[in-house]
Amino acid sequence: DWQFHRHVRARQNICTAGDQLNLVFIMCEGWAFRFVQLSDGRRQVLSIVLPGDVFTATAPFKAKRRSSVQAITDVRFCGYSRGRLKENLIADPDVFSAWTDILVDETSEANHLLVDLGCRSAEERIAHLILSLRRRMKQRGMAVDAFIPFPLRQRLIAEITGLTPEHVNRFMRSFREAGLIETGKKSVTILNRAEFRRIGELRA
Amino acid sequence: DWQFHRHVRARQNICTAGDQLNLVFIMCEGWAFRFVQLSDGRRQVLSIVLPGDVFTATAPFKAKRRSSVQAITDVRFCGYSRGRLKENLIADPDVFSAWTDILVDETSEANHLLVDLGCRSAEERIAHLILSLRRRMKQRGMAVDAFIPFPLRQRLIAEITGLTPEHVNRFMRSFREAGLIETGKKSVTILNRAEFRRIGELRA
DNA sequence: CGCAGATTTGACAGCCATCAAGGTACGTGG
DNA sequence: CCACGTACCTTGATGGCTGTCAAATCTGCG
Repeated sequence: DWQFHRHVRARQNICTAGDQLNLVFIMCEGWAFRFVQLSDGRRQVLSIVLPGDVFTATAPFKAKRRSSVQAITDVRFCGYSRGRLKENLIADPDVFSAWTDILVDETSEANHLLVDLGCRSAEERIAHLILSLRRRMKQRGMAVDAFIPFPLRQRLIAEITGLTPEHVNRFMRSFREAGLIETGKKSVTILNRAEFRRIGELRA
Repeated sequence: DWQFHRHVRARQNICTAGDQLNLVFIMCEGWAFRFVQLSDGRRQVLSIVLPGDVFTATAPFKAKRRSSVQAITDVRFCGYSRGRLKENLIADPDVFSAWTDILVDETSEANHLLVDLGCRSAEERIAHLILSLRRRMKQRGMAVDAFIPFPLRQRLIAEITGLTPEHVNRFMRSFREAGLIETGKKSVTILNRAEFRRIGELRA
């Protein structure tokens, strides 16, 4: 059939670089991340996939995946076949417009991350990551004010920001000790929003 | 009219972040770069635009530019209006497919750069930049073997790789002293391809 | 309980940034 | 043709941010 649901457990790959994939996915529940795996074991995380996000959006037009997607938590997502989506893209201007929006957003997020990695310090990158995830969750109605569900391991934060896990740890501690944030079981609470934003918010 | 040519001199902006822009451009002659300008004067270069490249490809669907484009050399490019392009995208499957290829390539290049900035050392980033520009020029029939037209200033290399101009200079020198490359007036020649690729080629 | 993985912490090293100074190339105007 | 200024390239000294290595503690889970 042209549409289906699937479950994947935490730490399992949803799709892998090198695969031929004719499916577009929408995350329904849970978090995942898209990444590139290098031969020496290092990884670069390209983006975090939140519920409501479309991923592998380019699959209808370039089946060969150049990045992998792995579940952070247990996830549930919906898959659409390539052929059906392409038909809809041509036939329905609304679908077409929605799909282009997705591609544009994806490149926009990638550009933000590029600025982070190229221009900003470790402290700024980490704070910015937390704030940008908060913003995205708020857009989806998932974040209530200061408290943020946050299932990312420090290793993953390191692989997004291009730092080492130890260094991420040091700054998370310094944020806590400065009274900027509080960390709980898979959650973060922003205590001093003004100051935290001063550090992490990108002023173009 | 829906199509036109334009000339811009070196160091002039072709378009600027914040602008509303309903045009898609194709570079006909010369080099340019797409970048984000931060308020403190730092810049992050997102991509280099070579002859034959389409840029501001997302303009038909999100007019507001989030990055600027500036000419490196004197350039000549062609502009297409938003409305006309959107019509063609819907009407002509070949145009549609070409356009999606462009978006896919653009995100792919952005991802490569993310891996560079997140995972790799200064030496590796600089070598990789030169090699990737060589590859792109060869695809366009512009690079003859080892000799590469190369109008990038060291400051620009620094702004792509997230380094300082001084540091770029040190590694360019070390490449020269190791007999890996030769630099001329706005050109680079790769003398020891095997070794240079060992440093700069990304082994996923 | 025992194990594997994650977090935390410290000591130390190294890569890269910063600052400073001088040299070089190129365009401009006299 | 030459003087001159600006931007770029080059080089050195120094410092700091971040990585590496190591070990202890904590956590979740079987």
